Amino acid sequence: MMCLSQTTGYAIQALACLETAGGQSCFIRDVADCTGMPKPYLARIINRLARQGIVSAKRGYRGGIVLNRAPGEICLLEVVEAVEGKDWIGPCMLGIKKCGGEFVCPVRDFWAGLCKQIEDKLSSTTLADVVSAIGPRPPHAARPANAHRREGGRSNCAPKPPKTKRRK
Amino acid sequence: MMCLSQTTGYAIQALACLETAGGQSCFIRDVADCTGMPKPYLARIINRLARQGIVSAKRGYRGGIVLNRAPGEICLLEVVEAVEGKDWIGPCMLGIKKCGGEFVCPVRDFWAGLCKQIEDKLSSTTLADVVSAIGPRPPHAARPANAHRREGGRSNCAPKPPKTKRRK
DNA sequence: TTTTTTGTTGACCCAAACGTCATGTTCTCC
DNA sequence: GGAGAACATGACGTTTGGGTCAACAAAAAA
Repeated sequence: MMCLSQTTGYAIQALACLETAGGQSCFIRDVADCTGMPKPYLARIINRLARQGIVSAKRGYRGGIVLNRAPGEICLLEVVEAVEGKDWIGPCMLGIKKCGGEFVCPVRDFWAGLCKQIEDKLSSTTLADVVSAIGPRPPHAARPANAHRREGGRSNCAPKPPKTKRRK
Repeated sequence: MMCLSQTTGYAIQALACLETAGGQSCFIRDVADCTGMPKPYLARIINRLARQGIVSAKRGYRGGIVLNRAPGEICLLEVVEAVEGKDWIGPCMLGIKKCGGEFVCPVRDFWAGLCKQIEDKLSSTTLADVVSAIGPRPPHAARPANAHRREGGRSNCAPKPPKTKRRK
């Protein structure tokens, strides 16, 4: 299949889910529930994004994942490269390894043009665009920064409140 | 890697190799030698092309592979589809499976435009273009149709003469 | 008819992508 | 400090693309 891997798709969806939380920290568990991806696998993907500095992960009680920058400052190109590696776009569209050496395929220039377009597009598209492309979503209100427990109007991806035994 | 599979690359190179034989039948062995691909694997790929009616294979002594049509009549799109299947181009560039349903990625229209371009290009590019793109090649003369044994100026991919003990 | 030469096909092997599980590590709260 | 809560990670399982091998089937020569 000529497209990016499902893993990249997971990464982008997860980041979009983080964004709908409005800058608040989310749990991997909740992102997985919200998007339907397998949680253990998602954890590994998030981990890759954390190593590349796209998100920050905090362990422990009330830990979670946060976007490191504003959604409008994170372009899809860096997400793709974080997940797929630097050379994620094939040098020859037709899958010919020696293309450019002893063999030159007839669509080489055509492909080079497309690659340019694709990279430009991914550079100019940010996470903010991802969320706005989704369009009107199920009711979701960004939480104020200090709200650690809230009852309604949460993001799909917002963390469930920790099970604190409140003493009365 | 965002490109077609290596198997498709093999198929195209093999067909190009067949074309340089000038409509003559070639052995899988010779195509493999000429292009450097693994022979048993090439045999399977050729077999797929034969089932799709792109080439004809003949078994037995002085058998071999022939293009079913003129190289200018075989477009790359049908080769790609023969090898990769009908849905070789991903519906979502970003690898998001549910894109188009509950989720819509921000490059969906962009990708649709690219797909159109790619399909048009592959429809209008033929095997003849593949060979002419390779450019000036090592000395190669097409053999007349009745020449079953020849000594020099053969195609890289032309069959070696069968080991007949010629009686003098 | 037998032999030789070719393509065909089922079985198997390997590595990478995708996915799961259990355990370890580092947090915060009590 | 102890107990949970959360992410991190090594080990493992599954699927698929790429590749190999050997037995087989067909076709022509001898």
